[in-house]
Amino acid sequence: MKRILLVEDEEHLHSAIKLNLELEGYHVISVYNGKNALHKFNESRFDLIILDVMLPEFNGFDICQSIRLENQKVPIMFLTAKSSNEDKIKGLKMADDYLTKPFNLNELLLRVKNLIKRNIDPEITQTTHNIGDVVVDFNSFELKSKTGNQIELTQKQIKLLKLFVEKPNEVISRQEILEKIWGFDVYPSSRTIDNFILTFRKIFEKDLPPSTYFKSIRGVGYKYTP
Amino acid sequence: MKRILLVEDEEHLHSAIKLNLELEGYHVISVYNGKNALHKFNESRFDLIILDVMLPEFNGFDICQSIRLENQKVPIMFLTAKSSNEDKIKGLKMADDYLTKPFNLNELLLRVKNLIKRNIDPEITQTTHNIGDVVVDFNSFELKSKTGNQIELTQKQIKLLKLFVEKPNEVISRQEILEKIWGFDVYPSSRTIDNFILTFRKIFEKDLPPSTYFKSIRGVGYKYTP
DNA sequence: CGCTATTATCATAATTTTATCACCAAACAA
DNA sequence: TTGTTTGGTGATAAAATTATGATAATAGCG
Repeated sequence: MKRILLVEDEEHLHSAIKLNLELEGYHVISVYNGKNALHKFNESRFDLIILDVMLPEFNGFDICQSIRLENQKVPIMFLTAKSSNEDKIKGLKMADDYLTKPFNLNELLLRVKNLIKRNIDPEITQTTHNIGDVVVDFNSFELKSKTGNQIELTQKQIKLLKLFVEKPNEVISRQEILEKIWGFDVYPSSRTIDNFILTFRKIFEKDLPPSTYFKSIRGVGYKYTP
Repeated sequence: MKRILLVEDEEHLHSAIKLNLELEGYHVISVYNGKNALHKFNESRFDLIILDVMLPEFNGFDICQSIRLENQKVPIMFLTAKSSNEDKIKGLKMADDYLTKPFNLNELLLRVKNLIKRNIDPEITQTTHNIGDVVVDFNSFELKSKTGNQIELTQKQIKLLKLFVEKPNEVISRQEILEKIWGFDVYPSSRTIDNFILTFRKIFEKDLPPSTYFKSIRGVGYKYTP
């Protein structure tokens, strides 16, 4: 049975969607805010995630990004009240489908069906990235340098690195880092981030001028410049 | 070796079934949609066809009908998410067996065995893999070392080992291990996995530095490095 | 040019996760 | 039935990660 994670805070709509999906034979796991969405996502596997963009506290895009750091494949569908083109494009970039409220329930069901079916192709994603002459392999959590050196990264290191690599030349705030890597509830002190950056610099900027790849933006966060 | 055509579009399920069937000594030919199923069927002979009813494009019933036009004998087993009585009747009419998801993997294996009426195939295929100087034979569940020692592995051990061997240098999460080896519903405690790894290490890393082949990735899972 | 707020760096503590072992229970075999 | 094997659990030790706090360095600002 296909498992769908439904993240929608509006009760009426939520129950309507849920009912319809269940009638189609899906197993629906209900969640009403972003925080719980991430919890559920981490503890279980899903065939599809339906995500309302306008959620209390954290918006759907953030949730989506956080999910994508761990899993590139699971199909995600956005629901939204707004239909601004900007949002639509942003949404479609991150997700696999996008529906604007109010929508026809049959359309939703059809799209769900398609999305779940589409997930069949076991595509091989590009899982490496070069920083200087170091190759980062996000699959094996390994770094390989030209000199043959090989280092293993930890889970948090890999996640953080992925976050930067996915948004080159873009300032990522400390707040965002904490939310995306550490989750939306329990943060460590902001000093912790420094330590991670420190590690990255030691690895990637060994014989280079400081802050070549990881530039600190005072009062905001960091920026990765390939 | 008995040949099974597996037509299932959901990747997770597909690989789980495939792994288990292969460990039982079957040769599994993978197909993810109806079109390719028919192609494969036409160009080769099979001892069993496992067919998901809900496929993209053409549904399982259609495929089945098409196959039956050519071959009345080959056993066909349906997998389905829906369990409506109507479908069940329709399915059982056309096929030789019918399983409703989620099902127990052991049940699947048993039914497959019955359908094929397997007379143990004496033909030993080249399904071995070397780890250090130990030869793993996935067919006979046996390990042979240079020194002539010979150990038998259990089913779970072989399954897990195969999972690792199939994805070398890739971090496999505990979650994934549990799903693939223990099934999708009933998990044992996470400590159980440790024990299996422990066994592997005792066998394969006897006179080597620890974690040579089986490396733990803290907070995630394990990685096999040949 | 000092003052302040922020970041860099390091050592160390705290926490979480894994390794290992002993033992139990269910399945299996005799 | 009884003994044996396999797989699973829980306790504790060990290890690794990551968080913290202290201090030094630096940037920005008036």
